[in-house]
Amino acid sequence: MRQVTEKSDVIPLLGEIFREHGFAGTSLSEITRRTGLGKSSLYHFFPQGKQEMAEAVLDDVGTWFEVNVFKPLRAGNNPEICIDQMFKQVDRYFSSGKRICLVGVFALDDTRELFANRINAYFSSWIKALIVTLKHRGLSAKDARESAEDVVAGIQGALVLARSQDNPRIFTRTLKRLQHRLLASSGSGE
Amino acid sequence: MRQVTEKSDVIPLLGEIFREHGFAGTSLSEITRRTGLGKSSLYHFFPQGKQEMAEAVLDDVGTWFEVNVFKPLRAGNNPEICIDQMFKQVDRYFSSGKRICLVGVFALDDTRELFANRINAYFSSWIKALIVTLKHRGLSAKDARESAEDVVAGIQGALVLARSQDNPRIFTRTLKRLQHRLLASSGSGE
DNA sequence: TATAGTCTGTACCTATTGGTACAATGTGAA
DNA sequence: TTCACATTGTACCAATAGGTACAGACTATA
Repeated sequence: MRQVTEKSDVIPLLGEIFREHGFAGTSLSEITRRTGLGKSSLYHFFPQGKQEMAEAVLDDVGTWFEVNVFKPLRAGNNPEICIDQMFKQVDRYFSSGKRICLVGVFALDDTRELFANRINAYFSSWIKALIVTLKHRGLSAKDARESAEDVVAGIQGALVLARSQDNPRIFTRTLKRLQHRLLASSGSGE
Repeated sequence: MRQVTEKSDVIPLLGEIFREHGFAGTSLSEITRRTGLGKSSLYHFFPQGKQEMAEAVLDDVGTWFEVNVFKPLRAGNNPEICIDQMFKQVDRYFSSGKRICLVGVFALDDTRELFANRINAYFSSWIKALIVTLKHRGLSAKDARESAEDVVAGIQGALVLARSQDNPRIFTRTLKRLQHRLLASSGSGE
């Protein structure tokens, strides 16, 4: 039977699977089960197998953040609105703490070595984009970098913490705190 | 041949292996290779296999933090010294950002379900112990919890970030920043 | 030195792993 | 209708997974 599945439909599914099980913990049989695609179809779409599937997912995630988070941060002209939008999108993307960060999952164990460039780029793009906004707001280069790292690390840590306690609210209140702190650290404060 | 290896010698090795590969990514053959113990010895020490090995490691980590971090936080009478000691021990434990958090690794993917209690306890003990110190320093219950969560999340996030960029210094400067912020947020500030 | 208990090497097991071969079926454009 | 191409099902593969069985070799104690 012919499926009308497109490659672009499969990638989000793959994302959720890798999120749940990690890269090493995701088996092809799980993938076939969850996507409904047989191995032959999967290897038709992704000739390099599991590795290529994960790359496609990382690219997909990277594009989403580029469009919805990084670009607005760089291009916006009102820093406060940029920051507010960033936190709104982040809260949405991570389902208010019920979803975790695929890039973070891959970053921790030796999976990182397989996707080092993409993992590095994801976080550094985020930090750099946020730095643009913060400089635009009057922070020095050093302070902007510190704050940006602080926020991105805080978000990642909140995801770990929320999941460890099985309590998404830890995530949402951390987001609130981070945003508040960012808006408080204007040129006037320090 | 008889090895003079004790179970207590093996556990730290297991810890490093799980750290590198995650739970699912760690194979028994890798374990035998790295520990120098055959399967028979491993199953003698850990009759329940890989799961029991990971539990032993988590208990070992938990005990280390209990002794070197949590108890001092709860028992010390000078909050500033307690906090300073905590950051020193944390920096030491994570080798100034070159090592990652095993509990964090297990927390993210579905490995969490196998060790939910221990993972939950690790982070909640940490937060609770830090709350004790912060209250002792004059913070309200609410502020103490917020700050404690902020610090623990910040540390976890910094580990993710440092590893993603292959740059341990991100970790050390985040520690500095977190400590500075904690000492700044005395009863006077807010 | 006998013995009970601790440890280890060898061999083996079944299930699953990621991946391939290939024929067959569907599809859109000419 | 033909034909090129995209997609899929079935069958297969060697390698590895986690785990077990068991005999033998050590070692402490009495």
